[in-house]
Amino acid sequence: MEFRETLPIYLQIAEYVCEKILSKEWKADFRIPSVRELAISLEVNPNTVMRTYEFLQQKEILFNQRGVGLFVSSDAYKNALAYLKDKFMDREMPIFFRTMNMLGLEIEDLDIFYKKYNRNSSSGSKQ
Amino acid sequence: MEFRETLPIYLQIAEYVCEKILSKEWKADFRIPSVRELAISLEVNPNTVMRTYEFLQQKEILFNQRGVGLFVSSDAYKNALAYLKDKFMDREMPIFFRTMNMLGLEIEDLDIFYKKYNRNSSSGSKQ
Amino acid sequence: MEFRETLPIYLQIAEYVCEKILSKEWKADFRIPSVRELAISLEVNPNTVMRTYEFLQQKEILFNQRGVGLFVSSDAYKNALAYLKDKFMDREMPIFFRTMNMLGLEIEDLDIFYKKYNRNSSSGSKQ
Amino acid sequence: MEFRETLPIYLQIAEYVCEKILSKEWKADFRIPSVRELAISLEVNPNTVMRTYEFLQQKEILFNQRGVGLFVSSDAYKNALAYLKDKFMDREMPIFFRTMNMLGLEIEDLDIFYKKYNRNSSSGSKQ
DNA sequence: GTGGTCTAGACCACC
DNA sequence: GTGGTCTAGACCACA
Repeated sequence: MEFRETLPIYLQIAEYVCEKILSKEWKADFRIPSVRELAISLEVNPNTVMRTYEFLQQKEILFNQRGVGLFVSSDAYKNALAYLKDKFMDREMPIFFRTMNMLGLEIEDLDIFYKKYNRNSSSGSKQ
Repeated sequence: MEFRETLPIYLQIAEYVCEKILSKEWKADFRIPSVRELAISLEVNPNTVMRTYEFLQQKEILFNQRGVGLFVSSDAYKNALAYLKDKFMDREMPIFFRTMNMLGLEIEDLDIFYKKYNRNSSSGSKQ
Repeated sequence: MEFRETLPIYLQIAEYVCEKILSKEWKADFRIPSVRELAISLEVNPNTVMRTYEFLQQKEILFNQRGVGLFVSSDAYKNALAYLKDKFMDREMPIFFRTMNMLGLEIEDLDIFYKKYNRNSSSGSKQ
Repeated sequence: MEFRETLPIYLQIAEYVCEKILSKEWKADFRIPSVRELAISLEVNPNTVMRTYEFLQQKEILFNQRGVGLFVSSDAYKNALAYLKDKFMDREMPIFFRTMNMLGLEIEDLDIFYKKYNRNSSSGSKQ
């Protein structure tokens, strides 16, 4: 997996997990890959994955069954959605709109960009 | 001035300066506030303003007349626009659309937020 | 059986066994349930029960008659009491009193909690 | 500083910080020791202190002023109290009372232990 | 096997 | 100087 420079890797992995959950690929009580497995497959340090998993437990998106592994919590969908939504509303949207204003762009101007974006990242969900 | 947590302060100050330039409040050859003046008025560390001014010189938005002060360059408008546009296209838009996809939002859904945003931050200075 | 998160499961099962012994429900030379039986009834991994039984043998609360099963030792009552007492004096009490100090609580303040606690867990087996 | 074996070091350091706050030694807006300073004085790895500070920020007991340092938040007292209280009620009290019951102890029996404890740890707060 | 804690040390952006 | 991220690797208790 490739990572953007703008966001810590462990949070990008958190988004990756949330994507799996929102796409229903990983449902409630699904046992997610172990720290070591995911670390190897994403080519990062196990500590980094650990940090992601810790973060998501705290958000009640994952839960731990001691000695067994980590599982998708029953409220995972709801909580993952809330997490991404908060992030979007509080952090991304204001910056985005602010720049749009300064550039003199209107909502209508986004259409063309949006379509272009979706073309370029059609692989998006799967890795 | 209050700062968002998501962006380095010196870049937020850079945006503040760009805004002045794009709004034609500060035109070519305008002598901008000294590091100290701006630092005091924005309540930040002078080093931080210094960094902003260095950054904008490097982008050829400001230029330094030694011993006199910093001035708005003749290409400032063009360069400020280019800077914001690059930032928008390369960084903000991809992240923004990516999250929109995950949340299942469409462009149309943004309308209401956009309007609300413009209401809340109509002046742009204090918040 | 449900387990608290703060204590290893195998130790919670050890407490469960000690309770049986201290309440005289299981007396000296009583043949206790097999690893498999108890594992099924408590819905845990047999390895976990195994570990409990090893632990209690080491404390001379249980003893093993090879090929037959595990039995309550003749000193079980005394040893179970000693085990719980040590645990209480060395580990639980210092932590407990330390927190009480930080919270500014006095012994008298515990009364109400103690009564409430006893109401909620009067039976002790299922919760 | 010496650490108990029963609790991760980073949480023991969190308690240490909470103690400072509850004892009013560190008040709101007090700048706490830097990660490196505290790591040296407690003889632990900076990462461990980092983890404590992260934990306490998330509990809104500390807040970060970028590039400057970490400070005691205005709600620190309230939040530190809540943190310790929750821990006490949910985790320590049930275990404590359960053992007391098994040992046949009553609240009244604690008095003598409590007095003895306070004698032995009179140095308690200061380190 | 699992998650979790800790150390050591590098590197970074930011103020 | 500050906090923060990441890697590498050791070690642990638990199931």
